[in-house]
Amino acid sequence: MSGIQKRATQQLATVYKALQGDHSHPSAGEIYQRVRQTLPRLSLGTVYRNLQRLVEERKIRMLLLGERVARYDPVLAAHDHFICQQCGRVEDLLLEQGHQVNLQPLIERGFTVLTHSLAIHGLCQQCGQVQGRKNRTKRAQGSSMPKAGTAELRERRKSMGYEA
Amino acid sequence: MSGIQKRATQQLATVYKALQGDHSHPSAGEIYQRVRQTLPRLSLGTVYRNLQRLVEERKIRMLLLGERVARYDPVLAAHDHFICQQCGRVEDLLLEQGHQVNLQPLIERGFTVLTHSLAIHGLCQQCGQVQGRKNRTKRAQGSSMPKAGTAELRERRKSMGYEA
DNA sequence: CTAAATGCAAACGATTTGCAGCCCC
DNA sequence: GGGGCTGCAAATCGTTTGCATTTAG
Repeated sequence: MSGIQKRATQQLATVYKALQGDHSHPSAGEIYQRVRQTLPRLSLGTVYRNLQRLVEERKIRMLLLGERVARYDPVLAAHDHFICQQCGRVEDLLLEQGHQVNLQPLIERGFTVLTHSLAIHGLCQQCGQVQGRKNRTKRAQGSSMPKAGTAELRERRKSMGYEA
Repeated sequence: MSGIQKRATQQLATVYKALQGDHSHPSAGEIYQRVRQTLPRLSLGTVYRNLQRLVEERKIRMLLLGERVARYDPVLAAHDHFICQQCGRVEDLLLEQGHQVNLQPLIERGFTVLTHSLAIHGLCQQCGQVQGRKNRTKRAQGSSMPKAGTAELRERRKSMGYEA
């Protein structure tokens, strides 16, 4: 009748602790490198298994912010994220004043809303400045017009918007 | 001086056409299966390369909605998405009435905002009904308490919230 | 003691890339 | 006819999994 026994291992506790107070939204690999300094024999697979377990137990959250990698966040309170496309940094956003997502109409249409995530992509303060300097001297890259071709090819180019 | 020549190939046009008017948000693999019926010799790599190119040319959009796979969307106008955790279906949302994301404070703080995506996860109308029926008869899975242990282990269990 | 959790390495799925040949311009 | 694009296959990357062994309870 009773469910399976959950055990508190050294590895689990260390992974959990590594995330506490960390606002850098590390990936599994980054957490692995960090925890390895305390437990050199720890394996990456175990890090993944423990992260998964902590997520299931609602002790941490997994973030998928339009990147390939999953990031992990010890902050359980609702908040959004800004992802810098240049340096990859992820910053917490507390946009409570602006983005009240009105989910009522959705719910009334019969949807069950469990979670929602808002990811804002762009350039952070530092990267934005650098990028701005570059753009000031950047040139547009023109591409020459083709010589035409068979009716079929012309048609294809037209359908792609490459020809009028 | 002029940039590299862009060519309109049969493969590119077919991939593009396959997405037109499609609101199912297919993945690269799904597009591959579809286009294969017209061009049996087409390779998956080419599908990826052409999708990438179409995204760069702003002819389609790539969606990363908190899943592992990228989805592709021919709709360029701003809109959000609902992802059903049960059946995986992705539906377009036009929440214009509710979710004015106020990006002004961010911009004033020096961030450069390029894009933002709002993904709402839950159960669609159909899956929500089925799930609801199941939940009505579901039981909570209790897990028995352990027998205690050394001071160190007790401490570890306490830090994980498994013990008082 | 016994079953859950680990370490290790192999397997996985989505995506990318190197290269020889093909075909658009 | 030259270079961009293709098909093919091998490589990459993050993540998962199978299995023998260790360890928590």
